[in-house]
Amino acid sequence: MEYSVHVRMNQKLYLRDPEQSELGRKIIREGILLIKEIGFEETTFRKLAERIGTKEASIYRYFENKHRLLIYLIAWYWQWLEYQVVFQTHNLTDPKEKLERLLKLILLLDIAHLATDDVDIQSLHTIVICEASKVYLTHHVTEDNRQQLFKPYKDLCSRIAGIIQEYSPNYPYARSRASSIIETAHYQAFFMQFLPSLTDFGTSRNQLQLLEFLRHLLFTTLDHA
Amino acid sequence: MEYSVHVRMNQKLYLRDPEQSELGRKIIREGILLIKEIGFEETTFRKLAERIGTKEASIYRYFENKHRLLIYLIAWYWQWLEYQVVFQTHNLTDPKEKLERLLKLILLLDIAHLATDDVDIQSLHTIVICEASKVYLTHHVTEDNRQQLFKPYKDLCSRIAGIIQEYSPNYPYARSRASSIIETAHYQAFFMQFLPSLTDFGTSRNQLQLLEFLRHLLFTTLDHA
DNA sequence: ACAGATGGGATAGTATTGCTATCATTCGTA
DNA sequence: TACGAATGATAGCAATACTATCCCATCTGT
Repeated sequence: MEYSVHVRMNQKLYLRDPEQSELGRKIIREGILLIKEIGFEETTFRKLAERIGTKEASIYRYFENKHRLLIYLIAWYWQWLEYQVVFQTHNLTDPKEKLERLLKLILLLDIAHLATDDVDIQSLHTIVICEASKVYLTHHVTEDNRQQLFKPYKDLCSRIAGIIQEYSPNYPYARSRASSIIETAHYQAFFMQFLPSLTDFGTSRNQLQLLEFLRHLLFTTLDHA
Repeated sequence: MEYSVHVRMNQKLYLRDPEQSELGRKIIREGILLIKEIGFEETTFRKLAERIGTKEASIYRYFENKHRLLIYLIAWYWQWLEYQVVFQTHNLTDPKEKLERLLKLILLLDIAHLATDDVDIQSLHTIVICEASKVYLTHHVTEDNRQQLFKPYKDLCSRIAGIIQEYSPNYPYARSRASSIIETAHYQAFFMQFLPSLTDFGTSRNQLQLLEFLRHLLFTTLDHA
């Protein structure tokens, strides 16, 4: 059965809602592909406009600047992921099972069946791994945070922290553990691909070793609170 | 007793060795302060030159571009840190003690007594927390890696992995554990300061809670290999 | 004391980026 | 058919990220 999720985004993330027009959707769709292909720093609205067959100025009508576009894409991903977590765990009673499911979701394993209208989730996941931290590693974090731009990430982490609490009520670092498990998953995936000597995983796409590492990491810490 | 460490840098990290001239040392010293104050993206060689009282073109004689300057600074930090790890653990026999010492070093705790000629270590540590990942999160990681630009980081991680192996010979993920502990320490420190709801630590500079978290994380995983 | 190398100041200039403004055109809906 | 919203087309500007050139001071070895 195929179904697609509509993610409703915070209005501060854009100037004009990109989901409401063909051009907007193209900006998202092609933006993801362009950033994936040439990287965020090399991406410019000029290049994106050419690729789409529109003008720079038109893109500026949707997003203040390319940093805001990145924030939008990453926020979209977190919202999508949180939805998946909720959906895929809500009928599970065993918190351990929930955490197992969660780890696979974070690594985007076994999701071939998940459809989303416009967005290429695999590509977006790649972007999240390579670019997501740039979203908050800026000198205006505090201001962006005040505007709630990171709310989707925080919501996801709270959700995960909740499951952690459920599994191990005495563990005192549920929130740090939640943010850590996501971040660890992502840069270990990055290292595995680009700086493999910083990991214990073959260069091959063996995500299962990474999964095993994360599983051990998560459960040993929670089982000995 | 005060002593200062001279860190010998890989020649590929610069065009002209900044340690060999007054201007070069100023670039490093003031570069650290400028990046700390206004952030890496807002930093330009123009601004740095004005601050130093020199010309943009003169700085370009030392570093190809500001990204290379950042790589240099971060690499310097990793080399300095590895030296400290070696120095502060070489006379310890208990691997557990070594790991304890290591955690404190990573968080830059209890190092008031450490002198370094030119470099403001506290400021550099701040930069490492806020900017270090930008060094490898680029589209030219692979090329930079080929040029050995990340060697200091890799060396440090190997060193740490060695201690981990010593402490827990059966743990199968020493290298991933080494890179993880550093990265986790840093972005948890970042979150603590800027996005505290992603952590379990008060906004206050309570590095000790973070230390406690990392300690638990590290030892429970290694004690149950 | 002199030739040559080296480091750095001064000035200029170029391509690209990031962003804004204006006006015309298209197109769906009232 | 007239409206308003969305987009296209074009222009322009300030800042950034370099590169090039030339000159001058200093230091070095003979």
